[in-house]
Amino acid sequence: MVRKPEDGGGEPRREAAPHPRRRPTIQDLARAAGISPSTASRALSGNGYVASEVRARVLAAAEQIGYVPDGNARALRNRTSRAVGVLISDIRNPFYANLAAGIEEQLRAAGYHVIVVNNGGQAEAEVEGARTFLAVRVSAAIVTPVSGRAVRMLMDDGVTVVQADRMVDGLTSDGVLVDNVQGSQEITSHLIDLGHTTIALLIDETDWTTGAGRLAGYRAALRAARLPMDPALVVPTRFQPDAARDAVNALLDRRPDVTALFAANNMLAEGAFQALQGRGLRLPDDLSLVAFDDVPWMSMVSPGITTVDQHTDDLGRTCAQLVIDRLSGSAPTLATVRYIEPSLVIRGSTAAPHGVRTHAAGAGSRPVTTAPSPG
Amino acid sequence: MVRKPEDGGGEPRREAAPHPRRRPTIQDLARAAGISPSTASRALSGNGYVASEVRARVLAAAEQIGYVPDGNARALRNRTSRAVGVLISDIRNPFYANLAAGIEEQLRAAGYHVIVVNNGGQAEAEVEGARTFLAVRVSAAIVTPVSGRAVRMLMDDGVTVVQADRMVDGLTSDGVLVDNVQGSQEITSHLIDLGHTTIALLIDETDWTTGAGRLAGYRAALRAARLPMDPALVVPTRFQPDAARDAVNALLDRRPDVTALFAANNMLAEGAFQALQGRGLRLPDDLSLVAFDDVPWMSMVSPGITTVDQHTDDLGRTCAQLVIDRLSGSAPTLATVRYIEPSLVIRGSTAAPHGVRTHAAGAGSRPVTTAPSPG
DNA sequence: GATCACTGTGGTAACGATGCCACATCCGAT
DNA sequence: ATCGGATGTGGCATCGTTACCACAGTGATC
Repeated sequence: MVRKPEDGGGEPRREAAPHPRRRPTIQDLARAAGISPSTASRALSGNGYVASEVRARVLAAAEQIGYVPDGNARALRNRTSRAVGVLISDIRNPFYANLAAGIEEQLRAAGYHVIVVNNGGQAEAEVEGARTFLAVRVSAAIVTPVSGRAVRMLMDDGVTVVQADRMVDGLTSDGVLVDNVQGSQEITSHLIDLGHTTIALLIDETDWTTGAGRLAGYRAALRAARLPMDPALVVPTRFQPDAARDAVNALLDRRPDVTALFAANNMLAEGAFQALQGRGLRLPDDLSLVAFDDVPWMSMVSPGITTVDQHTDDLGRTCAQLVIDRLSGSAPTLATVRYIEPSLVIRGSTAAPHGVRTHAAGAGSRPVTTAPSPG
Repeated sequence: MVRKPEDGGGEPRREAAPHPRRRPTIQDLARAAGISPSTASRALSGNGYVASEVRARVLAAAEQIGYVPDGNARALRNRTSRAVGVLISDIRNPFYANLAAGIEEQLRAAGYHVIVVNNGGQAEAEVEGARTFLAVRVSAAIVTPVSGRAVRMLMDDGVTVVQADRMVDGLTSDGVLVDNVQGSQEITSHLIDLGHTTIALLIDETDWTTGAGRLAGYRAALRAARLPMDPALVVPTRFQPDAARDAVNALLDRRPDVTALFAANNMLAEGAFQALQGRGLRLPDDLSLVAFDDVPWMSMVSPGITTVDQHTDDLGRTCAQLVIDRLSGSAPTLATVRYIEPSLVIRGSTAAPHGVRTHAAGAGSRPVTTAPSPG
C-alpha cells in the first residue's frame, strides 16, 4: 500500500503541533543573516544595491531556515500577484482540458500559477469567476468567453485579458483563435474532392466566432466547387451529444440523399457517431463523417474519424505566452490576435460516396496528416 | 463574429485609462456609507454588533461603488485564504480531468477557488507545486500523491491535506480512495463467470495503493474460483499506451492461450486496444478485454469495453467535501478515509471464450450496469 | 580640501482588512 | 442616583513585504 522507494519516512515525525510552527518571515531571515529586512528584500529580489557577499549569505540563510516569501503580503504590497485566472467552460471536455493543460504548463514554467474556474457555459458563473479573479488580484486572465460581461469586468479593472478560442465583439483584448474558416473549408473540400455533393453540416451555434467561422468555411468550400448551398443541409442542434444524435436521425430520415456529414465540434461528432452506429450505417461506405476538433475517441474507433486538429495544446501555450509577454511589457501595445493554423487529419471515415469515383485533385495546398487506424 | 444577444455593448466604453481607476477599498466604502472602516468590516462579515439600518446602508453602498474585498489583504491578515490547491498528475487524462472538475464545482459552490498544478507525475514538479501552495497560503490541498514529499511539506506547515485516489504510507491525512480490490475482483469474477481461466493482467505499478489493490483484487478473484495464479500472466508495463501496446503484443506472441485481458487503467487499456486492433483480433470472439477506469472512448468503440467505473466525479466531490468539513471544523478530529464503491459496466467486449459455455452464475451481489453499445 | 558620484545599508510608511479594546449610549434594576 | 448589562461605534495595531528616502562610507575629480 506504499510507494516504497519514495515515501522517505526516514526522518522523525513532528508531533501534531496544536499551533503549527510560525512560518519564517523576512524579519526572521534578516535576523538569521545579520542584516535588515530591507537588505534581505533587495538581496532576494535583485532590486537595488546589495554586496554580493551579503546576497550569498541571505540566500544561504533563506535555504537554511526554509524561508518562503508570503505571496499574499507581496500581492498586497505590489497590488498584483503571480496568479493568472483561467476561465473555461467545461474541463471534462478534452478540448478545454488540453487548453488548460497547455496554459498551465507554460505559465508554471514562467513562475505563475493558475486559478481555474469552470463556468459550465453559464454567463452567471462566468461573472462570478471574474469577480473571484478580481478579488485575488490576478495579474491576468485567460478566458473562453461566454457573454462578454466577464471580460469587460476584468478589462475595466485593468486586468490583462487574453480571449481564447473565440472573441467577443467590441472588446479589444488580446486573443488567440483557431483559423476556423480555413480548417472548415479544408475538410469540406476534402469531402468534395472525394466526390461528395450533398454534405450536411451539424452545428450548434453561429453567433460566436467559432461557429460562424466553421459555417463560413463550409460555405466557401461549396462555393469554390460551384456546388449549390442548400440551407436544409445546415442542421441546427443544441450542444449536447444527445441532441446532436436526434438531429442527425431526423436529418437522415428526411434526407436519405446525404452522403457526408460534417460535425462542427467534438460533442456534436459524438452524437452523430452514435446516430450512425444506431442506424447500422457503415463508415465510410454508407456515409462519410468528419469533425472539427480532434479528440481521443476519434482515433480509437474503427474506422478512425477524419478531423480538423485544432492543436489545442498550442492554443493554450500561445495564450499563456501572450500573457507572459504582456506582463513583462515586451508585447506590442496594441491588442494582438494570433491565429493557430489547424490541420487536416485524414482517417478511415471518409471515402468516395457509394458508386462515385474520386476526383484526381489532391486535398489542397495545406499540410495534411494521414493517420492510420489504431494498431 | 459576435455573440449577438449577450455582448451588451450598450454602455459607452471607458477610455483606456493609463492608470486604471483605483479599486475601492473598505475605507472608500466606509466613507460612502458615512461610518468607520471597522463598522463596515463588521457589517460585511457579520462578526460583532452593527445596527441593522447601518448594515443595510453599507451593503447598498458596497453594491453601488462596486466594492470587492481584497483577497490578499484578507489572507495576509487572517493568515489563511479561500484558495485550495489541487495537485494532480495529468489533466489531459480524463480521469484527472473529471477529478478536478468534481473538486472545482464542489469547492466553488462553497466559496473557495482552486489553484491547479499539473505535476506530470514528476516528484520534483510536485514539490514545486507544494511550495507554490505554501507561498499563497492555501487553506487546504487535494493531492494525488507521487512521492509523499509534497504531502509531508504541506502537512508540516499545518495545511489541511486530502489525498485523492491513492495514499502515501505513513502520513495520516484524510483521503478518498476507490475500492480497488473490490472493483478489480468484481471485473475479474465477471470474466471467470463467463468461463475464462487464462486471464492476463496488464499493470504498470504495484507500489501505490491503486496498483496494489487492483492486483490484489485480481488475485482474490482467481483464488475464490480456485483457479491457478500464473505469475507470467501478470504483465508489467510502463504507464504509456505505446508501452502497453508492445507489452500486449509480446504477451500474445508468448501466450496464445490467453482468452481475456484486464488492463489496470485507462492508459494501458488504450494501448491494449490498439494492439488487439493491430493484430486483427475481434472482440469479444477472439479475446475478451476489460479495463479499470471508464473513460469516454470505451463507450464509443464497437463493441464497447467492459469496465470498472470509478465514479471519478464523486471522488472529486467527496475530496472537496472533506476539505470543506475540515475547514469548517465539522469533520472528526481523526484522519478520515472514505471509500468510493466502483461499479461494473458490462459492454460488448466480454463474452465466453471461444467454444466455452457461460456459467449459470451471475456477476455477483453488487450493482451492475449493463450498457449497450452507442446508438 | 571640498565636491561629487557611486555603492551599500537601514528606517519607515504604506498596501487593505480585521479584531481587540476603549468608549459611548440607553435601558432596566438596584 | 448609581450601577451593570446590552448594544453599537471608532481607533489602532497588526499581518509580511517592498519602495522610497536618508545616510554613511569610499574613491575620484576639480
